[in-house]
Amino acid sequence: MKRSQTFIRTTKNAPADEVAKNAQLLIRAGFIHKEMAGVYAYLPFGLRVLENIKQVVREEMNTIGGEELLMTTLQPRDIWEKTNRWDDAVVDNWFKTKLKNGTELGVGLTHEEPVVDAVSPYIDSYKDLPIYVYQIAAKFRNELRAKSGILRGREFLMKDMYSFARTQAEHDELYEKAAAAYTKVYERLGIGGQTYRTAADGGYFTERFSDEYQTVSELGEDTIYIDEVKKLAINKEIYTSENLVKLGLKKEDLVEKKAVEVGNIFPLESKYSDTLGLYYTDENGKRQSIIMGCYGIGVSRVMGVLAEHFADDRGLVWPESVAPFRVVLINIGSSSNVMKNTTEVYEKLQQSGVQVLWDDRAEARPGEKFADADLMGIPHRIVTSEKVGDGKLEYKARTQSETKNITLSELLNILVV
RNA sequence: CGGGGUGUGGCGCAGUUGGAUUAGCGCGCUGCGUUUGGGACGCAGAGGCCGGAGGUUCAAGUCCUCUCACCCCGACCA
Repeated sequence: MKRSQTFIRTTKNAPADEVAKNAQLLIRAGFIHKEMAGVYAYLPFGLRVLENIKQVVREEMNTIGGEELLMTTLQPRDIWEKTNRWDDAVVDNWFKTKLKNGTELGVGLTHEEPVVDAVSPYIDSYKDLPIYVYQIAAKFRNELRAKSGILRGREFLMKDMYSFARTQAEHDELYEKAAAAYTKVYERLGIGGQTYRTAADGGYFTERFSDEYQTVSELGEDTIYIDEVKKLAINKEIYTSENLVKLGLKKEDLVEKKAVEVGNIFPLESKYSDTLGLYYTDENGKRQSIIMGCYGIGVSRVMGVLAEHFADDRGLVWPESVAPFRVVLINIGSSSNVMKNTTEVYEKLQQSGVQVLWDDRAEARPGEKFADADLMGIPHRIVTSEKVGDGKLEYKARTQSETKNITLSELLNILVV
């Protein structure tokens, strides 16, 4: 698209009430707008990043057989009372509201109960299982304190998947398949190297561990102990010698790091399915419990983590997989030669399916265009000008400082693999 | 929820200690002109009633009371 077509603008100053780097950069670049504490709107370019992250997650969930659906934000009280999660004394970060007639409703903070409710009519027989269902939707949690920009909001975007298996063995298989998919997601998002599968508390109803995906970061709220060789970690919360033995980890191999939880998966056993009356009939006509698993990725949080991690003193440095545009095209000067050359590149890139932002602003000087391109973190930069000359393009990667002159076909070779 | 801090044009700030000309500055914005390879320059403009309410006073952005919001630390949580 052309820069002149968007309403957004970048700023040199970040708002004073934002301390977190992710929020400062994303606001300066015009990607997000703070509506209130812990609640952010996604502006056009920020939304592109968010959608790209969603797409990566979606593709990996689909690959393992996940079926996407969309649950509701408004929640009926009864199903949550059945599992004893309605009472504020049990779950204290509900947002709740009321119908005109006084009926209490919950505002979705997680979706185990409603998912069970939704799939119940379709699961009767062993032939109906196993399944994975997932959604990518907003979650609402009444946190005492929102912080760290989009890393901890009261409204945030989450991918949550739920698996339904016939046996514990089948569940374990689904669980590990999802774990492998998670590893792929973080690799594709560019944070595979610093994201660790981390053993954590499985919850009060299971003896098993849950697994968190923790990305090493100074902003982290968790402390984890990492075994770099095994690419595994253990959360400080359960860091006991007994657990180390269970996990096959040795104290002397571990390094302590702060980390941000970018995802988690955990076994639900048959707590929700049993409680909500969801069973299946096996080959022998006998009623059996369904073993569930639950798999979350904080999509908007991941965006914040990426913004924190991929940044330098000039701004954001998005990985290719999530960048709002792959190429920013900057024309310097507007002589007919330059405009002709630029238009050709722009059209060719679009025809090739490359997402390109043409900074076509006539009033913006070169330095301003460069600064904006850097701030927005677009991976590839192309400059056209009289100086570069006809038929040539100046290329620079966001991660590098040197430029080189290339031809349009050489550019396409770089971008279209 | 405990502790600390902050609210002044779209953004960043000064002014509040010791109340008093028409509330300033930078960025951004509008117009004209000159510029055009790393956030240009000149001239001329527009835009705030100082988070909100109440009070003290001849006089309040500055003092008092209440209130709302935001940030940081902690506890809690994806």
